[in-house]
Amino acid sequence: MTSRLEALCMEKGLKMTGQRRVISQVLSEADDHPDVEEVHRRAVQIDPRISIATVYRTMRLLEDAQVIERVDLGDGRARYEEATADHHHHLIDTRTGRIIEFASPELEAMKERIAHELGYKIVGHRLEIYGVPLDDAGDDAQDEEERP
Amino acid sequence: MTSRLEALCMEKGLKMTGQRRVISQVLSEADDHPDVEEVHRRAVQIDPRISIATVYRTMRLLEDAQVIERVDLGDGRARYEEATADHHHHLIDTRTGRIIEFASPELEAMKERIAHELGYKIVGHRLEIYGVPLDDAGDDAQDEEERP
DNA sequence: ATCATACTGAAAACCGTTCGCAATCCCAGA
DNA sequence: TCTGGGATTGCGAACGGTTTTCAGTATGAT
Ligand SMILES: [Mn+2]
Ligand SMILES: [Mn+2]
Ligand SMILES: [Zn+2]
Ligand SMILES: [Zn+2]
Repeated sequence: MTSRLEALCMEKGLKMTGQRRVISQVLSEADDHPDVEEVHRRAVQIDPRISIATVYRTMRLLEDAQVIERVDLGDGRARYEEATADHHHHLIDTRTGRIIEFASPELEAMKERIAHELGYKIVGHRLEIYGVPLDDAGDDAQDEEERP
Repeated sequence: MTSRLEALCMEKGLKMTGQRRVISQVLSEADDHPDVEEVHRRAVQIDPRISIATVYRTMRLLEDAQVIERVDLGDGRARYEEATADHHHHLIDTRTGRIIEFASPELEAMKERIAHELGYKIVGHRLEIYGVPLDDAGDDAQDEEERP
């Protein structure tokens, strides 16, 4: 079964190897923001003969082909998600690591206006918010159990 | 002559060694966003017996003491600036690497509102804009000379 | 089916950063 | 001022994520 990303890759004229097919499948099925090791872990479950080096190479290939997008969430490694038509940003729950996606046309417009006022045209931008749930925002301990 | 940052360090009760004094001076005099190697380069000019490891250690110390702030501008390394009362963000000129600082209370408020609507209290955030000057925004070649 | 070419796996290199350790320094107290 | 001992330093090794090298393999145009 040819995955969404695999189809995209073929459209772009990329040579389709077995490992690229598997990685495309993994990324098509992912609904989170896996890092390279995680993609490798999932890929190996489908076909054990995929090396981490190939995953790194393929991620870059797909990124350059605009099929996936690199996401920098502040931990040391690169995370990825399928490239979508609609631009969004991430709110990271620092307690759980949960990632919430959001989009804000007003915010985008404001950012555009700011750059323009400074005499610049935007070619890229990055925005992440780190937060804790409002409910238990009072206790700001760094390591604590959930209440029983 | 005791630098601004050196005074701050003493207030915080940090042991003041020769190399910490030099690094504090370098950072006090900097009006840009140097990375660790750059700080080391400048420090060595004042006192050649400062190792890069000590610069790394001292940057972390000063960061933990809230005397300086780490800035992530997207290139692989950590950059630093003196901690100031007024929060700001950076617009990076992708042509020249020039960094323009800006602040926007409206933008901050909007970001706060977004997080709140998602049920979160912000504990940190990151925003950088990458752009090119409006003047020569038309030609988007990656490597080109200034016009003569 | 053939063949040039692009791709792969494994290991080494890379790059920014941190760590382990023995030597040295700083400074509170005498 | 002199000291003792914990903190700090320099050096090199280790680290973690990523890229590269290279010899062998697979791909897809012919
Ligand atoms: Mn996302
Ligand atoms: Mn700044
Ligand atoms: Zn945006
Ligand atoms: Zn802000």
